[in-house]
Amino acid sequence: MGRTFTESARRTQIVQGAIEVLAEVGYAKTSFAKIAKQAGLSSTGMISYHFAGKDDLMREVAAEVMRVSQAYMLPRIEQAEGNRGRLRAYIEANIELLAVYPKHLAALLEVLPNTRGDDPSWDGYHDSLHTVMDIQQQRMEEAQKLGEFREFDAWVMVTAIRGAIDAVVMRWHAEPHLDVAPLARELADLFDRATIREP
Amino acid sequence: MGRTFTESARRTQIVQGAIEVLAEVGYAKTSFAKIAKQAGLSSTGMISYHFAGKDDLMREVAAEVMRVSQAYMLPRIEQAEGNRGRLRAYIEANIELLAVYPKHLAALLEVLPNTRGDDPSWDGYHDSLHTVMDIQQQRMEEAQKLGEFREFDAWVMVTAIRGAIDAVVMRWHAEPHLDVAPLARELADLFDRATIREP
Amino acid sequence: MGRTFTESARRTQIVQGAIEVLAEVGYAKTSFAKIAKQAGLSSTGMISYHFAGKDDLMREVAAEVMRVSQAYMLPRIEQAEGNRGRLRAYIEANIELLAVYPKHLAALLEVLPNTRGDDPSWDGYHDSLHTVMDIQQQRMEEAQKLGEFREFDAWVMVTAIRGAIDAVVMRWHAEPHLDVAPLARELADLFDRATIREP
Amino acid sequence: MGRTFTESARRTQIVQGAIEVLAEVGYAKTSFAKIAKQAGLSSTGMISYHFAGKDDLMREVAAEVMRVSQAYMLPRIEQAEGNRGRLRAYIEANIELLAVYPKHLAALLEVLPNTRGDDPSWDGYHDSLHTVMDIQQQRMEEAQKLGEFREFDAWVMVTAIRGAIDAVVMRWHAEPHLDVAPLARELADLFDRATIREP
DNA sequence: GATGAATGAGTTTTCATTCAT
DNA sequence: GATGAATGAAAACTCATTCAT
Repeated sequence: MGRTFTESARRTQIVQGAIEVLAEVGYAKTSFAKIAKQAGLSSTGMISYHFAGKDDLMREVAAEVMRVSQAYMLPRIEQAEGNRGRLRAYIEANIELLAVYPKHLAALLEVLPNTRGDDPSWDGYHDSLHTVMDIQQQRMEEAQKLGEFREFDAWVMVTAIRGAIDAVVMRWHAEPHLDVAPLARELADLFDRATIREP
Repeated sequence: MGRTFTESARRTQIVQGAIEVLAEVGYAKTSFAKIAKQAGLSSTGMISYHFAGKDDLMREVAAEVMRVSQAYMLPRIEQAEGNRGRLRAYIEANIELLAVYPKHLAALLEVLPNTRGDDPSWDGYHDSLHTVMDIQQQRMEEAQKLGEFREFDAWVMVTAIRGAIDAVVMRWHAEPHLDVAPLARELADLFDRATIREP
Repeated sequence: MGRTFTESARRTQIVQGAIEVLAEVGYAKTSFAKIAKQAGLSSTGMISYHFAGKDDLMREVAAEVMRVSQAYMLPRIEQAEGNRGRLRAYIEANIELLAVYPKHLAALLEVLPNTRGDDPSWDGYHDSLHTVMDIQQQRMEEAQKLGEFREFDAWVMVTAIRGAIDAVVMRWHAEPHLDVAPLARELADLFDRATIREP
Repeated sequence: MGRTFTESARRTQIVQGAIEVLAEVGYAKTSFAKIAKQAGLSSTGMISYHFAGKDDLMREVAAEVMRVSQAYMLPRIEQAEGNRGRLRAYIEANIELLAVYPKHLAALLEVLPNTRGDDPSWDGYHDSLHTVMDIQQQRMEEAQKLGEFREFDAWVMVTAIRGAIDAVVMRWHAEPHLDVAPLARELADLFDRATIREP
């Protein structure tokens, strides 16, 4: 069945509070109490009422960030031309996201590393992330066969791109005065040079 | 019975236990209870007896990992020739470290992001990390002036290298069957292509 | 089952328990565990739930005792005539309070000396006590100028009266069979003789 | 058997440390750890080695303070003439003690109220205090019969004197700039007026 | 559906005391 | 005798979750 409007509004409110707390104090110090305070709720019981548990809330946070990210990134990627262009668009859009939703990526970077594989309820997420990276790897390998990219280990490349983006995200949080657009361009240039087929 | 450890031996034992727990369950779920169990201690009080607090222990963990890392990496870097060679040595040594101390880097990657700037006792560490990255950035900029490296934003490059290494570390932990040496070579190749001066 | 108390009723219940424990075992041996047991609560966590911390509870205890004391004493003091009469009323009312609330003053005498000046949250209380004694001192000095009291150091007199009352309170606790009314009258007589203007 | 010199020196050192800590932080926050630090010892175990327990140490503290107090007070009291003179000497000597041993009385005032009657090992002390006060009360009653003192309840008078002295001690600790000698004289005057036989 | 008081297991930390060396 | 590492109980407090209303 669908959720009532007020219920879904409450859930959204809580998820937003969670994102802000995660970005501010980190996963380890994020508690229902702090989230409730941030979201203006009078008790932590409300969070338990609306979510099946802490994991459920964290999954919702991850889903929200991914939803927002994809809404921003997908059109920009699809608009680009060629594998080379799409790689550049992917990197640039990811970094530019920082300026639009400063806390979302930071929150995601707190949540994901702290959800270990033992909890099967996260399998879907980790799978989908795996899948995302696997797909990127596959596309890269196809682009290599087509001669659009040079020879390299696609697993390493995909991992490096992901890590480089995340590092820029985290470091930008400590130095938010930096202008995002040039960082995005530089990072895209970097991996363009690393992937481009030899002349 | 019970062997009587010297003060420093006991501290080492606890730090090792902490590294293993951190690598296994992540910072958020790391507790004195789990560390005590891992280290074979009968009570959490003992950890408090040997360390001034959780932060003190975490700082010792960071120090230990850095000590071990530098002991491994520095000779390999200094043995290399030229800025290009040193960059490759830095990356390769960092990744190879995985095979030698599989849990050390993972533990460090759990500890560092969860120590926010508000605690002044960590300033030294964050400063030293900052300093390390600042120095790398400066060296890169010098190498650019000497014409050994091409033009690029050194801040972005240093950040990307660090993030890429960390991402490989974390992902290798989920797929430990992968052979480390080729990953190291590939990652070094990647950033070599991204930094090398244009022909 | 278990009756659901309202927030303030629960707080009152805990404060009463704290007063009884303080009077019985003294500040140093007063713990949340003992208070919870005395108040019929199942866990110490409940106390933490209703009070921000041990200090908060102790402050509430002090406030409760002062509230009760003033409700008893003020009308009796104001009803008295002249400075001489008011001093007598102050001393007698203070001692008589023992019979009405046997544990309240004892609890206060445990709490106050164990709250050192370093904690700023207590400043209000210590200030107000200071203020009370300063005001008493000022009134005495005015009464001296008016010729109602003889010459003496008002600081010493106020301190002595306070200390004498407290000593009677504590000693009465060890010998509760003593009749309070005569003690009150005697103590008032004592300080009446010590303050009365020379004939 | 007798104690060796070094052993008794150690005990003295610990007792002195305990007196200082008690005067500084109060009974509730006094711990073996703080005493060991204050006394320059490397472990709390040493204190347990030299004393049968916390109570034993506290009893030793009380004994030390009483020893010192009597050594100061007794000659001054015996040197005085008549019951009236002895009362004055008792009060003045007690207050003057503040200037000579500023922390001793404060430490005693921390220890005594926190040793409840339940522990039989303190009976001797409480008895001796009782005895002291009982004796004072008896002497006063005798002086009343002799016509040297007026009519009053000696129990109340003895209690009031004790409490007044203690209050001056505590309040002087918060305002140590006050000159002790005038305080002593004023307090003695006060109780002289309260006890003197009517003209 | 919604609330917030209650719960009890969990956290880190401090305590006085013991015991092998 | 003397030491200091080890102990384990107890401390205050936080946590996610439950449940009566």
